[in-house]
Amino acid sequence: MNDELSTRDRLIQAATRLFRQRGYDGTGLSEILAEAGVPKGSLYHHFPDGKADLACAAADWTASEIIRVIDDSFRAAPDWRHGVTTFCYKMAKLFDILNSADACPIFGLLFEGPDQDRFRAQAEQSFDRIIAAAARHGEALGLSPEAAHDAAETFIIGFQGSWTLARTRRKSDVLRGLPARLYGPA
Amino acid sequence: MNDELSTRDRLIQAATRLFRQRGYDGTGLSEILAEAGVPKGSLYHHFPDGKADLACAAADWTASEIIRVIDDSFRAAPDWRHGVTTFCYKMAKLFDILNSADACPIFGLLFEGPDQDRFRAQAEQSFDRIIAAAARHGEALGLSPEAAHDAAETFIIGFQGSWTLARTRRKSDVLRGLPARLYGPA
DNA sequence: ATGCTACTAGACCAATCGGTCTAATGCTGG
DNA sequence: CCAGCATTAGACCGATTGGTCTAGTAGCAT
Repeated sequence: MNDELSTRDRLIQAATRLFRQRGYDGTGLSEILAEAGVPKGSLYHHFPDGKADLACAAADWTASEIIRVIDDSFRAAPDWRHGVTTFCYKMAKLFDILNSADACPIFGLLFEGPDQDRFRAQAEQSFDRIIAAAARHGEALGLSPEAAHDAAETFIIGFQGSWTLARTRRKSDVLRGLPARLYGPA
Repeated sequence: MNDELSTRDRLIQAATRLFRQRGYDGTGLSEILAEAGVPKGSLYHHFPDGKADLACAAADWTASEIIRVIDDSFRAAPDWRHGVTTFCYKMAKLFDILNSADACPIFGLLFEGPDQDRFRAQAEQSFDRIIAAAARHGEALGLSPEAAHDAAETFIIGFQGSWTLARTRRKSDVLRGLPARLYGPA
């Protein structure tokens, strides 16, 4: 499917997709290998610590993707609410493309796994990178640094909860309704 | 530890605790059995479909516990915000008792697992039961049915996101700060 | 006591798990 | 052409997985 990607990238993307669908422990190494079309030896060459290494790489890659969507959403936004709303709509579209059953791309793959603290630290870092990216746009739109950080944190919290509810109900509306929930009717 | 509990209840509670810590796929049947002090035969007697049955029972039990906390929190509350705030403080305390690493008691154990749709349906039902319980208190405090349902949904969404952030940071403050985040400074 | 049901007990199973290891195969600079 | 490194390839490993099955025990009704 993605012949031009490097072996390493094919592994990361296959792992990301499968972890999101079935979780860390629910995904077998053999599934990842099959989906990526890569033999076992290559995995341990690129990721010496095996599955755990791969999961951290996948989490990092995912965070970067999310930040890209955030930046896209705020590029032409006249104010905070517009940026946030665009982001919600983009993510709702993604939600519908994935079959509405996957975990939140942001945090779905970040927990679980035997090496608790490594994953927790990875999650914290990814979380903070995402919040910082959103806060930066808040500042650019005139908010004070503290207000921007707070707004970003509140929004990401709401987004995380909304994705969960959207998933149980299989309805992306919950995501699109988040701005109204947080900031009142448009 | 809990000698007076029935075999069935000991299984449910051991499973709840372990699923919350390590997730569904991350928890082995043998761990649950050891923690509950129950042989394998008993499990399949009480839960013919095995692990999946047990997980659904655990989810159901957890939802009931959460509703109990909600009812407690609103018992003496003069208004919505007070009830919600009490709930957040109670849950923050629980968060500190668990070693701040567990998944949200409400939704941590509801996803993942091979039988996707069964678990999803179970999650949806639990989610709605919890929201309905909160909404009932909103109505009792004078909100219209629609307003109460909406307030409850918004709050649970925020709570779910807050627990996730609290977990990555290992700081229960995030939970206690939720009312201010949603409704402004006290 | 007897027969019946509810439950406990754990040996046993095939399948799969994550991980290691050796051999072969490019690919590169000399 | 060859030496040497990076990478691929997959056979193989012990451990553990969820699940089945048979045997035994406890408690109750008759």
